Amino acid sequence: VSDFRARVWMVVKAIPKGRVLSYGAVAALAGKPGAARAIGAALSALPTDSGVPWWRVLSASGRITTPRIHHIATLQGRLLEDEGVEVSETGRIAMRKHAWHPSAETVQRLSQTPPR
DNA sequence: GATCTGACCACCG
DNA sequence: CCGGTGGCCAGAT
Repeated sequence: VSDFRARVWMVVKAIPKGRVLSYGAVAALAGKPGAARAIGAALSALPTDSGVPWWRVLSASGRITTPRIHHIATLQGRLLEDEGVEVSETGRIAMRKHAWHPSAETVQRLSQTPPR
């Protein structure tokens, strides 16, 4: 697996239960600000039972943008509600209220820990 | 190396 | 609150 994807998964794994992050935010924490689009691809390439909480990653507008045709969007909404994140019927989440704001120490640790 | 593809994003009308 | 646009990026062809 590429270092990039390994870092992305590491960052997503660090998101606490009940909190969410935008694709762009994950990209920034992974050391690749601007690579938001590549985050989605990295998560879609995730094997089943990877242990990576991919459902805690949403669009910057607080919308669930996972493919509805494959029922992924529905699953994501359910998983989020299961851990206390409010999701409207149209799949909207209040980022202001549920976004994760990692401490400076955590940000530093994520940037220094080599990908695995 | 050139092209094409998205689970993106900020901006504009 | 849409809907379109141009820009950006890692991967797969």
